[in-house]
Amino acid sequence: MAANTTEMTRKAKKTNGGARGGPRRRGELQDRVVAQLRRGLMVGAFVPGQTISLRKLAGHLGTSAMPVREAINQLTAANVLEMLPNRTVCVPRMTPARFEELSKVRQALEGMAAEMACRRASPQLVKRLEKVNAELLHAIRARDILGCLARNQEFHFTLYEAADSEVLLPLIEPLWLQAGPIMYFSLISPDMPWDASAHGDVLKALRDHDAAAARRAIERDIRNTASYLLKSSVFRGASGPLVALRRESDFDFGMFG
Amino acid sequence: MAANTTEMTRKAKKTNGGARGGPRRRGELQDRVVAQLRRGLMVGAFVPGQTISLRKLAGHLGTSAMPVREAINQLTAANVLEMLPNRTVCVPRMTPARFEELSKVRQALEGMAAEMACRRASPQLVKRLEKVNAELLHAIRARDILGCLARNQEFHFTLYEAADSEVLLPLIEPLWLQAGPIMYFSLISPDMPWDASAHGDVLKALRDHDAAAARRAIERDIRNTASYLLKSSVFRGASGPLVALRRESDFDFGMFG
DNA sequence: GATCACATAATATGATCACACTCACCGGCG
DNA sequence: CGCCGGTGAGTGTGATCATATTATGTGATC
Repeated sequence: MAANTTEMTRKAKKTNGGARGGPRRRGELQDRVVAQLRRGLMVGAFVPGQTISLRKLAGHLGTSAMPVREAINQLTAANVLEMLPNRTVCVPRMTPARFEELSKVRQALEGMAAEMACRRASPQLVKRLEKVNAELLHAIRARDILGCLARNQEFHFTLYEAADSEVLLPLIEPLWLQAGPIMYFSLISPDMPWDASAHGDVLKALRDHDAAAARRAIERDIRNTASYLLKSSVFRGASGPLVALRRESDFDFGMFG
Repeated sequence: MAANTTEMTRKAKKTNGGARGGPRRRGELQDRVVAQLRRGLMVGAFVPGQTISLRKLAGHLGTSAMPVREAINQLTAANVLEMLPNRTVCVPRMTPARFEELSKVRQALEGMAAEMACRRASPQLVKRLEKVNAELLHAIRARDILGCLARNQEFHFTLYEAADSEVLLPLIEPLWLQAGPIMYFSLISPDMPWDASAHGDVLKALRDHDAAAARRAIERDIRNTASYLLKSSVFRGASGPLVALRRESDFDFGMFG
């Protein structure tokens, strides 16, 4: 699927501009690059500490350097990517201390979002969440790592979107992206005791319209997985062996080298 | 080293590049533009709802459109500026509901930062905070609006920086920038009952090494000013009359038109 | 054989250009 | 008089070019 457009860009004159694939909508490329980067971070295509080159990435993505620049700028401003003093960007290394802070902030923010969502909760929302949670449990039983990640994310964010807050959601999303790579690498460990019981508590709180309980359940969910990750070996080993475990072929993200 | 100086000037009009003001450090212009925009937002040079044009701003700032683009992109990614569906950016309008959410989030995050800072607090920190607070009180007595804003910001951020968190600070800063314009316009009201008593409680908690009390004090400080602002007339009137009250000449920010 | 200087390659940054789209103003037609 | 279509300026986006800076590799020197 990765279109190899290197041939076409050779001598496309300078008058062309961007008519390569027909007319574009405004900001399409930039948003597409951001989406690909986000997905790549969530899915473990990037290794913590890895530096990201503008031109190389642009070449892999088949675009000019311009959209990549703006996408990387956005992610850097959101603290998803880090800018070294050399002005080169890299995906941040996660230390235990930082991860613990991240979890505490997530508990506060996502707990607040859960509380607000519970107040606005509709039966349809509960039904959707039950469906997603069932899929999550199925993915856990099937040992489907990516399915777990995707369903878990879907569960949390459909809940948070129900809070309908223009302040909270934009704050929560980057936090997930910061934790994304670590989450992926952690799930590789064969004895991942994913604990989805907190999700059940969330659903119960929503049905009872008990906002405080919803907050506590979300906080417990975050705290559980965080404490497991801190006890696991994710932070002990260097990122070396983890690289080998990437399954690039599953997603068209071999490009991020 | 002196390789191809033979074809130095291709066409006199595009060879200039950026040598206008002599050599620059890397990323200097971009950071400078970001700093100017931040300061402008804090200081009331922008009116909520005002749209921002890339080329105009670049022209006023004396630079190319490039650094302005990246600066605006950063601020947009941090939710400090808003991007309309037309892909034009504007400084967000603040509604009471949004401001209330903002204050609740600020209470949670800044309370957490105060708690962490209290645990790491040193006598030097307390001393510096006392000095800043004294200056703040002086500015209040002198009815120095900008002095109040600057000192208050300095008080809070020297405290939060003491928390030494790479997670919290980047989250807190944009929240202040979001509230920045409203804060400025609110202080214009002649009967601003600025309540710095919470700052005293913060200092006392720091001296007592009582982290929980520090958190409560900061939360109270935010809650107080928020409830006052919500009761004031800032949100009632349209932004029309507020524009006239800008004192552009005080800062070299008449450029932001 | 190790270290340092220098040349080469690669990088991010800034400037400029070309294009598609948006919006406001205006003249015509209903 | 009111709606409608054109037309122009203005906008953000993407591509390309130029430049300074940084990283890297290779050579000579000690």
